[in-house]
Amino acid sequence: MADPQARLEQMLARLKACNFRLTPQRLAVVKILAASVDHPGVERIYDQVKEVFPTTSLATIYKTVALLKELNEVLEIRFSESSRFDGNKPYPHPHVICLKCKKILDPELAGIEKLTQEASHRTGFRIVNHRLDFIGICPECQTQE
Amino acid sequence: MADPQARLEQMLARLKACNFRLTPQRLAVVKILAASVDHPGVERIYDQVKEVFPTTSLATIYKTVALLKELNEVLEIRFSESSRFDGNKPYPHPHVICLKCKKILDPELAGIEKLTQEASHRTGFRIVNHRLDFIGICPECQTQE
DNA sequence: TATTTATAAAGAGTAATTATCAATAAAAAA
DNA sequence: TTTTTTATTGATAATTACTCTTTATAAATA
Repeated sequence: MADPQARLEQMLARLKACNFRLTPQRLAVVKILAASVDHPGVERIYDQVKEVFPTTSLATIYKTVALLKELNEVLEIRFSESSRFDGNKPYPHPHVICLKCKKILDPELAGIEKLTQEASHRTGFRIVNHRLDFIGICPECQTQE
Repeated sequence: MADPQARLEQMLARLKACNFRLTPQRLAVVKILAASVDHPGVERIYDQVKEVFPTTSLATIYKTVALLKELNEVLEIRFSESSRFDGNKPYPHPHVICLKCKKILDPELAGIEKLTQEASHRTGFRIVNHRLDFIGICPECQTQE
């Protein structure tokens, strides 16, 4: 995991460099994402922000997250049902996702660069991004079966 | 690519074996999926079926595709915007997706089994599925930039 | 033929997300 | 500091992909 403090400063610096205003609501969202290891969804972020700023609108969360994604400071992991976000490692990396509890982990895996090159070579595509998800059952949920 | 005729027969056999009726609408959908190399979405399938059976409902396409997925005869590739389907290779395999024209290709890549084992080993997950998409620009769209 | 059962069509309903816009507040200018 | 400018917020409406419900229809079976 990247250092949350460093991530926070990096994200704030990026916002400032692009002349986006730092509002209290924005700061709250950025803080949550910089320290996120559990890939929260908008609803989770919303709940946390509302503890500090109760009048915050869900639309503000959506807009802030979209802005940070635009600035390449968060990674969006889209599912058909909803999205989850990673502000701590805002670049493509493999995920392991539990079907039951929806937990998402970031395993350290080698060899994806090689696969990417192979895909590019075989298809002629210029590859700019990738997504690698393993879907299964986590150890905790396995014991509850 | 698997032989479309063989895939068609396999899919029809599976429907019959499970005592599902072979209606004209269903047959039309199955035919399209068995021969699909371009990973069509529901809307595309719908348009093609309507050419033969103009009164067909979109819900029928959704239901037929869901049924075939249930029987493991099609692979659903979910995107947040919509789903695409593969009735020709109905098992997990890597995709290369063009950002511009939304074309989807199936490159032959080795080494995914090894990655899966590594992910399982590192996290303790029981992996039952995976998804590997490379996103980029296809050769045709590269020339139009 | 009568009856049961699976399936189709139509359209209302759902949930996540996006768009709209008046009100507000942060930054810039005076 | 005060004023002005303009980005941002918050409430809500609109959108969109998809699902559910109901009713109608057609096939299988007795």
